Amino acid sequence: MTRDKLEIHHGDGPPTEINLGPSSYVVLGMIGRIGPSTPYDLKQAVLKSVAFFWDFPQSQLYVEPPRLAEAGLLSEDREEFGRRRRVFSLTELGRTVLDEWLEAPSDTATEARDVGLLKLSFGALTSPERILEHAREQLKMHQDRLAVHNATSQRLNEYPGLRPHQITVSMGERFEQAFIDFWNSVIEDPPVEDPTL
Amino acid sequence: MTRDKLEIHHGDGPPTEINLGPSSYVVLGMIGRIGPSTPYDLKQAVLKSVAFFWDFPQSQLYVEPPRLAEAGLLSEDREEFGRRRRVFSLTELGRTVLDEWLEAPSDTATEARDVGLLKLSFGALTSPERILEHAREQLKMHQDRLAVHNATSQRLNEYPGLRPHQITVSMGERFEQAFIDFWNSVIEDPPVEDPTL
DNA sequence: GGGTACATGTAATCAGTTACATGATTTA
DNA sequence: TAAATCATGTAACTGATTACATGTACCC
Repeated sequence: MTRDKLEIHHGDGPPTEINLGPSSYVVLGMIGRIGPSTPYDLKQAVLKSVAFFWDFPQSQLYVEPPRLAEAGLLSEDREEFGRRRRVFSLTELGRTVLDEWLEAPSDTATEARDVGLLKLSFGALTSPERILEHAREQLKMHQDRLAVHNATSQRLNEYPGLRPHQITVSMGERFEQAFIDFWNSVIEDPPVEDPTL
Repeated sequence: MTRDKLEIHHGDGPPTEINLGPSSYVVLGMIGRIGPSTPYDLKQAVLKSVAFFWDFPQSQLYVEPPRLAEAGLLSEDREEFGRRRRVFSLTELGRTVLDEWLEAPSDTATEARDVGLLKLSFGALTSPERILEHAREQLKMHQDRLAVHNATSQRLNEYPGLRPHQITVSMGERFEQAFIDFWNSVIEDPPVEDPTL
C-alpha cells in the first residue's frame, strides 16, 4: 500500500526507523491544513473531506499521532484541565516530510475493491435471474449513495470558495456514477454463460 | 472489511470458528468456476479476471486454501510426484457457503483509496502550479492504464462468449475513465484556495 | 547440462480493524 | 440529577503484505 521508510537521527544513539503509510500522511496533511489538532478534530476533518473516497477508522487517528510524535514529526501538548486532550502540531521535520510527500509523484494503482463486482465475476455460478437481481440491488445502492453526495455537494455550493473539499465530493459523485453506468449496462446487456476460461 | 463468521461443527468436540473475508470468497468462487485448483491456478485465474479491480497477493492464495480446507470448505489432494502440488476442491459445505455468499446482498460501501486524490485534498498546502502538475501526472497515469484495459478488452472481444471476464475489464475501463474525467476537470477548473474549513 | 523462467511455499511482521471501556459535557 | 451524547482512549487480534528461500521444468 505504498509505505515509506524514514530514518530518524537523534542527537545521540543509533538511528531508528518509522514506516509512513496513508494514515500517517492523512494525519500530517490534516494538521498541515487545519493546524494543531486533537485526534477528534482529525476525525471530524476526515469525515468532511477525504472520507468520501477513503475512510480512516477513528482508532487509527488516535494511534497514529503518538507514533508520529515519537518519530519527531509531530509535537504533543496536553490540555491541563477538563478532558486533557492531546493536541498535536507539525514539527519542522513533520512539515518537511509532508511537503516531500506532496511533491512526490504517486503512481500506485488504485483498486476499487467492490464486493458486488466480485460476486458478479462469479455470477455465472448462479442463475441469470439472480445476476439481474444483483445488478438491480447494486444499482439502487449506488444511486442512493450518489444522492447523498449530490446533497452534500449542493450544501457545499452554498458557500462560495469551498472548492477543495468539494473536489473530493465531486470524485465521489463520478465514482458512483461510473458504478451506476456499469450496473445499468449489466442490466441492459447481461453477461452470457461462462465457458470456463 | 465485511468478514463473516462461520461456526464449524465437527462430529465430536466443541465447534470451532472461521472468519471468511474477500480472499476466502475469491478462493471459493474461483474453484467454483474453474474447478479443482492449485494456488498457482488461482493466481492465474485471479490475474485474468478480478485483478482488474482487486488484486490478491500471491501468498494469500497459498495461505488461504489450507485455512479453508481445515474448516472443511475445501478438500486437499496432493500430487504423488513432481512438484507435489496441492490441489483444492470444493466440498459440499464449501459450495453451500459460496452459494449463500453469492445470494446475499452486498451493501458495503466501496472506497477508491487513491493516493493521488488524497494529495489533491491537501493540495491547497502547495502551489496552484504544483496542483496542475499533479493533475497532469495523474491524468497521464490513468490514461495509460485505460489504454492497457482497452487492449485487453479488445483481445477478449475476439473470442465471442467471453463476456463474464470482459465485464470486469469493462468496470476497470469505466473506473479509469471516471478518474480521467475528474483530473481533466481539475485541470480545466482548478480548485481555489482553502479557507481553512 | 547449465541457465532461466516458472512455480511453490513459509516466516515474520505489522497496520488496520473491531471491540471494549471509561470519562466529560450537555440538555431536559 | 439522570440520561443521552460526545469524546477519548486502549487492548488484542489477525489478515494481509513483504521478503525470502527453495524446487522443478523447460529450452538452448
